Amino acid sequence: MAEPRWLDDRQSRAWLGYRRMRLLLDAQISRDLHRDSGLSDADYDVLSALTARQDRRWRLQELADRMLWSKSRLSRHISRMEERGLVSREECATDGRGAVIVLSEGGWRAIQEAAPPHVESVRRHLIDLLTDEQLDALGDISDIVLSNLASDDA
Amino acid sequence: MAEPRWLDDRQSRAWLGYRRMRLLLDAQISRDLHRDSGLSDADYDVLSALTARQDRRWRLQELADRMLWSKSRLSRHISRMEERGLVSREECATDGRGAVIVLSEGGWRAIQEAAPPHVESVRRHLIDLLTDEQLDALGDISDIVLSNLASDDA
DNA sequence: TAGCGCTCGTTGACATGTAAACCAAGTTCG
DNA sequence: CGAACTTGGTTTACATGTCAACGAGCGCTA
Repeated sequence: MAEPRWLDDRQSRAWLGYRRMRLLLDAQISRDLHRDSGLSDADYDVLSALTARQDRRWRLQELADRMLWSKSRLSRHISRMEERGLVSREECATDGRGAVIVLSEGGWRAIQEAAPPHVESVRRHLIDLLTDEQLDALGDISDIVLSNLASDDA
Repeated sequence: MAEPRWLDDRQSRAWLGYRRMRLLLDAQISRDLHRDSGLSDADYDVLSALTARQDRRWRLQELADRMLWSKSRLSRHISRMEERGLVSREECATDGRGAVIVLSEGGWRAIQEAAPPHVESVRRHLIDLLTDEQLDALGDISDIVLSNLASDDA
């Protein structure tokens, strides 16, 4: 490889800033979530995905795809959430191999209670700190990066 | 709690975009790093921190503070890196309890070889996709979020 | 319809993170 | 000085993630 194109000051500030923000912001929001509702990030994401469906149920594989998780990760996590009464497994009527993940009554209550303080936390640590222009810039950047990654895959 | 202040479209786009970008971008850059040089993100961060010092050595606690890692995490990670010949431990001359982490010759070579393709990966998936204005916006956002978190602590 | 290959979900073996207990070495203060 | 407290690092117990192998069921095709 020829002399690498190192990052200049502006680029370096953006990259290091992003990395450190990611490290600290996510940790803080996770801590808030866990303190306020006893849920982990992963728990919250699973419960959110389940409520996004009217019948509050997903096939395991579909849910894993949507969340960009491995099947194995989701299967293990569902087992733990099942023990805590947040979700349950049912057999799939149309596929003997299938597992259907269902939001339980307890899971519904948990996400209902967790959501308001979680939104407040996200606002306090990120959203309410930014101008509309900055929010748009963050949305734009995410779109650009994500569509670039998607085109890599193809 | 009164009716929560849910996120509007602009805010929601920024937040969900950030979350998904973080998930996919970091995974991709980690994969590239591991494929190109056999190092994990954590390995790379430790080696980078060590090279930032002229004498290429840090007290364990100081290094943990700088990286925002727990002592226990760093201690374990150093043990694994030690087995691979990337770093070594030395006793501390001024504090009998202390451990000094030293970059080894192998670690120096590893980071030298890893850095150029890593920078390319960061450029390809993030930096080179953005305009100067977007880079500045990302830097600004990070600064705002980080200084807000710092003031929370105080 | 029998066989073969693929998919679905689970699991075993292992990598890595956290929280808390622990030991040893410093430090403070009567 | 010396007991009590603090600090630095390691370790134990456990939580959670990955990869690869597995068993069971689906479905194409000969």
